[in-house]
Amino acid sequence: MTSTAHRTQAQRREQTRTALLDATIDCLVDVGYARTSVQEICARAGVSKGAVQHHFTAKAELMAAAVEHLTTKLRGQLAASLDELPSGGTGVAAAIDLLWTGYSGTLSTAVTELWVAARTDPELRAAIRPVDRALGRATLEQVTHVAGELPPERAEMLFWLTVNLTRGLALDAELGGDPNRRRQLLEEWKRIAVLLYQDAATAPS
Amino acid sequence: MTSTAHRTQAQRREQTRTALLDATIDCLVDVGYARTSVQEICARAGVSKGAVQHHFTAKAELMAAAVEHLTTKLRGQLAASLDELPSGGTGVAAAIDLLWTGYSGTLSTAVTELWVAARTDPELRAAIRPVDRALGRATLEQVTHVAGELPPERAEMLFWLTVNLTRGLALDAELGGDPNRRRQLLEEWKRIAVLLYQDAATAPS
DNA sequence: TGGAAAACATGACGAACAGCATGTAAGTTC
DNA sequence: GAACTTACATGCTGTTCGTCATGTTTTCCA
Repeated sequence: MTSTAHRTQAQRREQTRTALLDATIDCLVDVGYARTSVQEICARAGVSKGAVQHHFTAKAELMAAAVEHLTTKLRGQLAASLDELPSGGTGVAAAIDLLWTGYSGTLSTAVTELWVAARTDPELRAAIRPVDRALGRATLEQVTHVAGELPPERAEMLFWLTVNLTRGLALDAELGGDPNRRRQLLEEWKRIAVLLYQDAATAPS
Repeated sequence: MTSTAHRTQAQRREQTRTALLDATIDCLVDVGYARTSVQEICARAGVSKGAVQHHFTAKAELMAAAVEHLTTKLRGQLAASLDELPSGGTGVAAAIDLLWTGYSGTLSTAVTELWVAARTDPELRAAIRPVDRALGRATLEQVTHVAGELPPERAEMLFWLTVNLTRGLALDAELGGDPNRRRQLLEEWKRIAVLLYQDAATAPS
């Protein structure tokens, strides 16, 4: 825990700000977007409503900031493990595993809450889109160099297919679908991906 | 429009009930779960709050009923077109198209709203799970006979992979992702599925 | 060291919500 | 056709929400 004595203004500001954003994410994960109130966030962050008022003019702005905070975290989490992937078929399988763990974790759960909420909230939507696109492209960037000799467009296809499949599986997990089936599906998809990878690498179109 | 004169009690009941459930779905699609209030539903259904009180003891019960109403509709929508699918490779591609249109429509949008909300709402969750599982199995049932000579377990894999991929893509569509990319991904997946289908049909493991 | 400014706390206000209690109209039963 | 039941409407209540106006503490700077 960071000490509370003799903090500079910038430190104080940053500290409560991240506390608020982290608390917001916690709320999204624990109680969902619909029940995420400013009061609840404040309670979890250990600050008053006046604080959030001082940092963010409206609740929507808090959410928008939370989106960026969230994707930044997710990005860091993915980047750490994606960097050191082996190349080739086993690398593809490992990358899929990483994408799955990344998109099925608590961070992605919070993102999903915000996504669904953003569908009917133009303001939130405007905040999410650029950040999410940036995350996708950055991740793709790191993933592509795993599939070395694969044609870039096919590697990109594989990536986006995996991301979307993973998100669908994450949704299934949220509702309490059978974990065994998800595991099987993921294993099957890895087999397919490796197969495709080899096909495309040995006999490109 | 059904006449309002001389309705039997059962007719009245059924009529306002479906009006309420349809209005609930409309609300979910238009404003999202978070902003779906009983008042809004009543306004759209053209009834009073007392009516919903009479039919459903609590808001959660309304939502639960809406889930069933929703999946029943979705089921009917899918069943109508799945019944007359050709068998073989072209049938697989057609089936994937159908699953996509089914899971990317407004009905599925409403389902997603409820799904995500249900994650943090045990009551709603308990209502959704059985209905959703039934929908999945019924759809699988209808799909399997498309892939005639394919081993059942592999057909099931293909089905669930498609469903989860489709749901991920639907989520992407909700946020306003690139429609072109979605089309490409779906086409690619169809190619892959047909390829796998042929592989498994000609040289089963 | 004192005052300015930033960071944060407290309390209050109007709006919207879900649930309920009560009233009214339409259909049923005999 | 009159008692009865079901279906629905209206208005109220307590609560919770987001926002704001105002007070208090902490840091900064000269």
